[in-house]
Amino acid sequence: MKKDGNIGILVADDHFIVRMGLIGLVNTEPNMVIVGEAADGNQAVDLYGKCKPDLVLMDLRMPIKDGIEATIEIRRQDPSARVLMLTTFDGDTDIHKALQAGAQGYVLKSATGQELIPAIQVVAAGHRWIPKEIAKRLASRKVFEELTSREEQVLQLLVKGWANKQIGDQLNISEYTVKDHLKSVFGKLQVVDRTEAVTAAIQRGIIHL
Amino acid sequence: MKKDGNIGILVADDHFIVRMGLIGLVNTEPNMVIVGEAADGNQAVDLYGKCKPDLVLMDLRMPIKDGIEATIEIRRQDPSARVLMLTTFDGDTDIHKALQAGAQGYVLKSATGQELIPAIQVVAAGHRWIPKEIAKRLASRKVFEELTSREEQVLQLLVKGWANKQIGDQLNISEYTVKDHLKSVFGKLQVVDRTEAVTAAIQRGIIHL
DNA sequence: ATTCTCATCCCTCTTTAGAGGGATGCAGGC
DNA sequence: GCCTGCATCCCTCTAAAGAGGGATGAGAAT
Repeated sequence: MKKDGNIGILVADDHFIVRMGLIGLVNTEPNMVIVGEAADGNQAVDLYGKCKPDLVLMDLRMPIKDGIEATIEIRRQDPSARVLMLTTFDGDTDIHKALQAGAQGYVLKSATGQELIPAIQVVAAGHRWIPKEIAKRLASRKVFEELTSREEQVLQLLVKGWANKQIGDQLNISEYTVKDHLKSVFGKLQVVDRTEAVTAAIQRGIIHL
Repeated sequence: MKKDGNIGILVADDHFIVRMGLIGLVNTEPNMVIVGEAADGNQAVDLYGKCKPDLVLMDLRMPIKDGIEATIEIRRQDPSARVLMLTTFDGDTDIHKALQAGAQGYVLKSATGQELIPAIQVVAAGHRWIPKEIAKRLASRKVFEELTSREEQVLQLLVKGWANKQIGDQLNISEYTVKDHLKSVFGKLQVVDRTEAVTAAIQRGIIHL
């Protein structure tokens, strides 16, 4: 919190309209002030150093550098940095990664002002803020096991419609190994075949199109 | 245009923050005024009748009733209604459908104020507004042939990971027919197999997850 | 030291997918 | 009337996919 008692906020979102909305909302609050505006993750990291905000309102999906990476970099520079992640909610993987990256809060873009203002205040005060609906998903998340990096690589090529043989050639592993990875992917995503795996991976935010 | 010369605008978007942003933007313009706010397609149709706006700023994807359907209904009630469609741009199918539904303009949510204000003025004046980047896609769109309704139905079940036999049972057609439809789907989407078809269909906005 | 996970490779077997034919009926356009 | 597009069904054949085994080495955890 700044000396004047105001909460200085850095807004990072690639959509001009969303930045406008956030700025408009924040300006209705007497003790909050926008200290910077970033349109991508790189700008967010740069501006964080310059503006020294009390809180970053960070969009998860941004061009060049996404909210996760930007959060990791900002918190490497300033471990006390407070980040409130903002997203349209696409999958549970994103939420998990955001919190691991060091975000203290998570708010959906569908949130109203009545939900957003308290979230900002709570996170700026140094506490956590996770909406009940998201906390529930996070709790039930353990049933969806995490994919290994190799499995994710295979999945990434799978959504391109590549055959197991091609995927194997690309990763320098045999077709058998690709099949093995897919077997465990199907199990972890609880799907029956590659087609459903693509849908599931996109829905859960494991794969970004 | 209203007697006072102002452009009365109805904003329809399910995200509170986006509505805030649009309202904030419109309020910076002296001759524009917000006459209504809708959070879904049904509200948009209702409010259109009540507010009689000069222009509707309509989000394409909304719960309950999407922007396409809402546009069709509004223009059935008032064929002179002017709709400027707003979207995050997911695929070319959406653009095409929006224009067919009767929208006079199409703007991306990534647009800045400098792009949005002229778009509003031009559409409110009764002209069309299609950004160059979108016009280009529209022009090159002819290479992607449209799917028949049957092909879309098959695709819809395909993304669920269903086998051809299951899809056939569901639609009361034989597995052979399903394969036939898929053959033409692959050809139209220019993909080689069902896995890539799922990705392509989602990317082009043919399928909504 | 032993257990565990990950990544790797291999084999067999059954089912499915996809390509490439041919064929019918029906609706709409010219 | 004829042609074209759509939807339907059928057959064959080859190449994948996926299930279900077994096996090894590396590295981390206990």
